[in-house]
Amino acid sequence: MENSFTEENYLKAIYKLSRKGDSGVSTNALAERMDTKASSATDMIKRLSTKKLVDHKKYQGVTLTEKGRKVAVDIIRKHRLWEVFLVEHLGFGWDEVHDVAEQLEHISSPLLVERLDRFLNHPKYDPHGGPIPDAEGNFPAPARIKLDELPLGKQSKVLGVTEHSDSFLAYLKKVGLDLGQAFTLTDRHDFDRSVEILLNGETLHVSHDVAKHIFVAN
Amino acid sequence: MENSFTEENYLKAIYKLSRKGDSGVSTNALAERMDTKASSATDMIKRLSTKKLVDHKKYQGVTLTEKGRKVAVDIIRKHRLWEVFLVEHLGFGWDEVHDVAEQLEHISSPLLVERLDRFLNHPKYDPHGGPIPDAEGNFPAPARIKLDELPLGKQSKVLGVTEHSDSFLAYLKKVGLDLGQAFTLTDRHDFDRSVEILLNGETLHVSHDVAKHIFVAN
DNA sequence: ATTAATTTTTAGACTTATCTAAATTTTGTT
DNA sequence: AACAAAATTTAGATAAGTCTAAAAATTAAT
Repeated sequence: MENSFTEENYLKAIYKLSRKGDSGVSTNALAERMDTKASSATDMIKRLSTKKLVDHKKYQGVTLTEKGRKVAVDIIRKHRLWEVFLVEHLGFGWDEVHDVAEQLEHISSPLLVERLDRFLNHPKYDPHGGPIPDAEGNFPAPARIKLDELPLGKQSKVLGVTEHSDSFLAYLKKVGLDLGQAFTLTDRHDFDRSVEILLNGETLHVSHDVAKHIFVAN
Repeated sequence: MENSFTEENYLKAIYKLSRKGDSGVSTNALAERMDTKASSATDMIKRLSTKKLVDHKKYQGVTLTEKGRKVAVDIIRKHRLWEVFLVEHLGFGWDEVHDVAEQLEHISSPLLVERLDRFLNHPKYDPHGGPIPDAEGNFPAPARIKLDELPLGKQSKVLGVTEHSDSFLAYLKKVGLDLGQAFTLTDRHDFDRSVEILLNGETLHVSHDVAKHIFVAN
């Protein structure tokens, strides 16, 4: 009942594609991500489906089952732990680690992962800032602050809000500040405490009244 | 032109079987070592042969080419370096490391190996005492002393001799002290500087005149 | 030196993961 | 609603690695 490297890579891809876009992952999107053909993706979807790692209805896209999610998150955990090791102990640059970690993430040994985690002192984030899930698959609560406290020039993304009125949410939707939306804080105006952010190539002006209600990644 | 894990494992097996027994490795021996069928071994031998990693004449057994030897030795290098890491830094017991190292040895990244080697301080031996070849595939000269200098109770094996007369070699052969023969030094007699060793369950008395001409592992 | 036993190789089939090309379903457009 | 376009699935092939069963070559033994 072992999963092949390929199966693991598909599961990871499905997991990541699920994050953005809430519904099932399309065959095409998956194939593109895996740098392969749609027919190959279909084949793999069937295989994963018989192993109860994904749910799939024909022409409807795939979603991970709880079992599949566990596998995917565990791969991510291993990937990020190895990245920490490579950068902090072997002197790799943050841009050199990905390909190697891509191989190491498939090493199958719970004992190894546990001891590596301890050796690294239970890191919560990888060298790119990616959160490292624990052995149970829980991600650390993301460090978050309000948008009006974000340092100038910092990249971030929307994590949540403290104001839930329809009009506020409608406004956010209209200007494109959806949950998970990435942006960069490009300017800050002290006179009214408003900020300017760059999202999807557009500059957006955000008043302090709005900014103070938005949680963003730190 | 990448080698698969399976191909690498076969090369390693051929390498290790070549050490003992000087001629080519038989298909059966290889199949047994790989825990598979002779027909599968034959198939793989053909594959490796077309890749110029082994030399093979039908029904004659295989030998590694220089290219094949390089690959095999590099796998061994990686295996043993990872074992050092697991034991010295992750707190694995010497008996827990093999299976994990068996996976890690296939990670393909010269940069990783180089940096791991440096991180570990260029170890010459793994936790089992196995010599670690350098990046060029050269094994460290084995530490060796004369049999008459070996500490009491120590396990060792025959590495060579300093006396090459027919009668001396014939004597060694007769009593079973062949090259590579493992034994334990069980007793030492100060009055004539002779020693007693245990090999293959038999106790053998070795005079000082003989012992001083035999190199053994330290 | 002919058998008998053993070893090795071939032949044909199966699985995983992939591909191309064709068929089908869904979606979008007029 | 009907047709075109796009997305998805199926069908049939291929390559790696394995297997069983049978054939061929080698080695051992009488």
